[in-house]
Amino acid sequence: MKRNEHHFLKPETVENTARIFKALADPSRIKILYLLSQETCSVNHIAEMLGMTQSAVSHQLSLLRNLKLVKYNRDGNTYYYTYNDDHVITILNQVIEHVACE
Amino acid sequence: MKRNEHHFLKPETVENTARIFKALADPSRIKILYLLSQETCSVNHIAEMLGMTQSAVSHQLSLLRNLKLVKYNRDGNTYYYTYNDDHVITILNQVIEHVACE
DNA sequence: ACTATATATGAACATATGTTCATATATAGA
DNA sequence: TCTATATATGAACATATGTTCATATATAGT
Repeated sequence: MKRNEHHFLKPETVENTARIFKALADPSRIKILYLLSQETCSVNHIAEMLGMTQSAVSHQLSLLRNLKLVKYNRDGNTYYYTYNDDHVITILNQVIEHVACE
Repeated sequence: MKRNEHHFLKPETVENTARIFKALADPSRIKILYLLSQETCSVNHIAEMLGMTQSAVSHQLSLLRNLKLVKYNRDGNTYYYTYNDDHVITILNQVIEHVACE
């Protein structure tokens, strides 16, 4: 095939695609999102469940928040986080199943 | 939910999942895989199409090869690379569509 | 107002990652 | 055997990334 016979992705599309995969490319974030796929959780609850420090969890939630992959509802001092992108959760589960059955 | 009411992923599953997403978390590799999803390509062809050096392409193919996401057939001096994991290609296309329609 | 609690955030640090450059390897052709 | 071609690979480098530590912010209870 020659150059103009290929379909090329727009640079913007490539960057945005990489951004999504980068968000999922870390064990801590995978565990956080998998947990949130089962239940809305406070920051401390996530930290306890996953054996992470509060700070580490908060930094990762900040990243996921910026990508709009999670959102939160505040109740007093407590922030309850929820996933915010069904499609990304679906893709996460697909890959988990993909690697689990091999 | 309490600890034992959650489903937890095995550490191995988390690691393998992260490995797949890491492979897809780079613009160069996204472009390479997207190109290979359309056509079997030699290393030089990939480099020319994507405006990358031969060395950079080769390093990335080496990484994708180790993860068994691509394979190659050799013909003399030329290595023809093909994708080797339909499921991963499907997931790549899903995310591309996901980010394209927003 | 004071204290405790929950979370966010910035700086610093170590590690991982992607590219480049130089070079090695291997095959084909003369 | 000499040369050209195609690819792989190691070292070096700059940048990105994830955690920790210290601290800031904000709310609730007394």
